[in-house]
Amino acid sequence: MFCNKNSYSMNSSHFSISLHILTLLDQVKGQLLNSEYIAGSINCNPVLVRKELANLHKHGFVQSKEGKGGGSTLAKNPADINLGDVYRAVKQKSLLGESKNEPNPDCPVGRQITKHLNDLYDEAETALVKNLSSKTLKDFSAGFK
Amino acid sequence: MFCNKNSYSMNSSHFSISLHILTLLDQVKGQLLNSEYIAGSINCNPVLVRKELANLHKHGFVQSKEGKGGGSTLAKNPADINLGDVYRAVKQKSLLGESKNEPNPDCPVGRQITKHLNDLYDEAETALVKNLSSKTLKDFSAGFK
DNA sequence: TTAAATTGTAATGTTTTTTATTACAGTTAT
DNA sequence: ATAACTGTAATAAAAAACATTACAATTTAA
Repeated sequence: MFCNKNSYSMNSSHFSISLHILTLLDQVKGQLLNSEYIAGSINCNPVLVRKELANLHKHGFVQSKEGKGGGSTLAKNPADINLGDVYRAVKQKSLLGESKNEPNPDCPVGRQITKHLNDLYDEAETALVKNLSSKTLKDFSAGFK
Repeated sequence: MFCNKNSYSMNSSHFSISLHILTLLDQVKGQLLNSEYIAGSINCNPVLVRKELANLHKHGFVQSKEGKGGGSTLAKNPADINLGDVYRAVKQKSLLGESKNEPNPDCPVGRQITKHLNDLYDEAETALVKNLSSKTLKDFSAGFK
């Protein structure tokens, strides 16, 4: 009998937080918001917001201004930010799980399953992203009264 | 300034493990497999396998036999098990995250975002499940040589 | 009819991941 | 100059995932 260890890990709150941030920035129409204010709305730590903003900045969604009176604002028109792109910018792990530890290579199923699962997940995720891509930040934000 | 706390939690390895189990059971064509053997292929603890099997049993995918020489086997034809149904049987949390802690109710965005995110996730997840539903366990398992 | 092998499940412990906190250098406004 | 920010690293705490141990109940079969 074979034995070792396996795990398939998952996404977390990055997408929710990023979309929350983008929505806030859209709602204030160009006004700079600082990380403490944003954290107050999300209800999380400001450092987490700044990390999330750093990623959004890296992907061209936001601009930030340092120093007193600084903060962040959208870097593009909200009609040009689609949620599929946000998802891709933000995702760090495979949606349904990525095997970090190895299934048993001495078992025919264990030996091949990682590849088969990845193929399956990639296709499923493509369907999900396609759905998200049909919506823009403008659409999403317009739902808030 | 407002303040509390928020988190959006995620899925884990249930789907991968369940599909691994179902694939093994299909490959051995009705032979009973015990949890230790399955755990050896997945490379995880047998108790985790038994818990996963309990859930698969609850949803009618497998049958188990207790006692010496016991184990599990598929309860349906693999052509009648579709991966969307497995996904639904196995999922415990919202795909993209479910807010457990509360965004700030004093902020217009914080107050409404949970509902809006949930609506968005539901639609996106429906697209994902639809994709998975186009494949059966028989299809998936046939990819293994 | 007893011993062995198994499921089912609970309780507990360990590890990993996520999130919060602290700290501080660098930037900008006043 | 001082205060209010960003950016980022290091550390700590909390939460989640997973493993381990334990054992009652079940079944087989010697």
